[in-house]
Amino acid sequence: MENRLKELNDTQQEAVRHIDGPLLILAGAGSGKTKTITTRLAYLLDVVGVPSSSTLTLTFTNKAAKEMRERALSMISKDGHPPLLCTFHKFGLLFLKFNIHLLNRKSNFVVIDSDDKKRILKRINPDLPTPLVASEISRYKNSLLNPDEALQQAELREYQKIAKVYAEYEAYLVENNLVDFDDLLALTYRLLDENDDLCKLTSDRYRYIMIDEYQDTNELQLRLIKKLCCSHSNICVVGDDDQSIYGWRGANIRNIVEFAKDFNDAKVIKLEYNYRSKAPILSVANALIEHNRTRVGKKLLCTKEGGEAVVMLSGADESEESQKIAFKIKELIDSGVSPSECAILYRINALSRSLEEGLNRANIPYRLVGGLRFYDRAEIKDLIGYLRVAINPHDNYSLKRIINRPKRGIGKMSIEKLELEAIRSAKSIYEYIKSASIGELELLVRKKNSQTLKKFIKQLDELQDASLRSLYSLVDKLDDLFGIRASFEAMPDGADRVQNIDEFYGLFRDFVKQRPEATLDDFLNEALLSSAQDEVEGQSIYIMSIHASKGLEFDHLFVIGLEEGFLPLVGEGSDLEEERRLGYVSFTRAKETLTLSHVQSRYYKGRRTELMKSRFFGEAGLCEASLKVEKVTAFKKGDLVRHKIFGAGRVTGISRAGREFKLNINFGGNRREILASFVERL
DNA sequence: ATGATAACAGTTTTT
DNA sequence: CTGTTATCAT
Repeated sequence: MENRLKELNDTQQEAVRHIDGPLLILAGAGSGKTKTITTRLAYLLDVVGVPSSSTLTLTFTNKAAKEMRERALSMISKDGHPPLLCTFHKFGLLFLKFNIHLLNRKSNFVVIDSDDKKRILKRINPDLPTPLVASEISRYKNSLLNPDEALQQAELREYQKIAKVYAEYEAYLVENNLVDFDDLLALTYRLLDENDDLCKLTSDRYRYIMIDEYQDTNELQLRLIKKLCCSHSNICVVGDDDQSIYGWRGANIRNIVEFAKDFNDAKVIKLEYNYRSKAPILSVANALIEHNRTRVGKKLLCTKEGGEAVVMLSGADESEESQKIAFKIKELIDSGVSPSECAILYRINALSRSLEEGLNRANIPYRLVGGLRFYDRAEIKDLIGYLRVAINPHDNYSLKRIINRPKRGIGKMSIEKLELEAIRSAKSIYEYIKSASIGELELLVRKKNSQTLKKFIKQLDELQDASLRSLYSLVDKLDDLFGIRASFEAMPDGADRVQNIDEFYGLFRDFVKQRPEATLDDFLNEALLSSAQDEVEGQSIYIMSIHASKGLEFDHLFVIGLEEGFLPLVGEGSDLEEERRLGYVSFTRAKETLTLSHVQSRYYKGRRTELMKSRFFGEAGLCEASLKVEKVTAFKKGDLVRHKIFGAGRVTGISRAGREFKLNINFGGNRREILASFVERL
């Protein structure tokens, strides 16, 4: 352990040795953050002698939790109970399993995902836009507003409607013993807030708390953390204000910037030595982020002198851009660079298409990171639905999902009727079908369907039996009984789905083998809360969004689409400082070389749009800070342009506004001054 | 009950 | 230009 400490620099060691009282570790990109906090955890356990059961370390992703666990455990000598190191949501889940009875709810609740949530919301009110309703409800829960409070707060009629849907949604969840992702934290907070004894007990239990990626926490998480350390103040948080890129989903950069205000006598340690990138990359990243005002303020200090200058690549359009990049990557690979050390990043996923075409043309294998996650795929959710029903046949929600999958001819109408009838007789749907006679069923659904339903229930019973006997062969039984795999095999484009199903079966068997003591419920909860990010090494380069790249590093990095409107991305709710942080996060992924590209025009949403080079080039010191004449050429007097709100108009004048351009536009007699980035040329 | 066409929207994403 | 969902015939 002492040897491990010596591997750290002075500030990192200082962070490890700070034991009691609030500590903020501001860890710049590539500054050895994970190494520092995993060493700190190991130090707490091994040197200070804190019992592992007294520590709690929270992360945002399973991947981070896994990595930290492995690294911390490799450092400590003694074996015993491993420390609790998990995601916020997993912690919430565990906590609720033990304590939700205090809210008069049963501990066998089912966690629903955001798709389930939307389906429920649409059923409650199909006329409102479900994505908006879903995100508003999420906002309410994360601001700890109950439906009544949300209603009071709502001024617009539309929002009053949403608050009412919220109330019905909550009632539905309680009625069906469901819990959504936000509840895992919100209900945990509520329990701690309403039960002082429980709060004290919990805080006493976890005397040393660490939080990873603190810049991504939201209001609710902050309040939860405060509850968790109500009986002590041994709270160590790690993060980087300059890498806060989740503001749009509620993360509040204020939490990290004002940490010292929230926790008295907080110590702040800045890790500023960067061990990742060559000097030119750091100076570009530093120069860019200095333009932000809301930040604690720190600089990345160089430990790797030398290195090639950051390259700016220009192209006429997206196909030239991808062609040029493909060419450069080919050169790198030919010179012996491993493809997996190359990555291309973009601000929005829509830009991946042209890139993929270019890479395919150049025969460069690539791996697209992100996209639809494994457990979000329809076929996998079907399987999960079956397993849930095997655990609890009264789970109406899951039963409804699988009752017609694969297709058995049970349609929406039949399901609705069955549910209604079940409610009328105070039974679950399963119970109702089981107890009803064929004659009764035939009154509701067609003759053929009543037979189908009876058979279906019988099969479910068999499945449940099998689940009680042996978990290992459960998936075989599942497939034998319901022919799920075969149903996808019969579909013309079902090959991928069959592959996914096989993978799921494999994962399930592995899980049972590795954890023979675990229950089916354990498996399902783990599946739902995991993102199944397969870490692959190999002969492919990586392409992904900037968000998806956080925490990763590559020898040779390309960032495309550095144009006004794409990076920075403008639109309602956009925040230039967050865009700048996105630039910063993307640049700091690079170890050896960094190439930034922009194009003069790009196809997007079926339109070709003229684009100006991103202001970030100037801010990063990569070209003249003042805008040159060539940049104006995107617009000239007399151009026809379109604005999102005002529609089509004609440019009558051009003027400067700081680093931006202002256009005088005549929208059919209505003259306005508008920033050039808010219009597009027709 | 299910398949075909029309209308529509269209950052970033984890749990 | 895409992919997704609502609606309409069959």
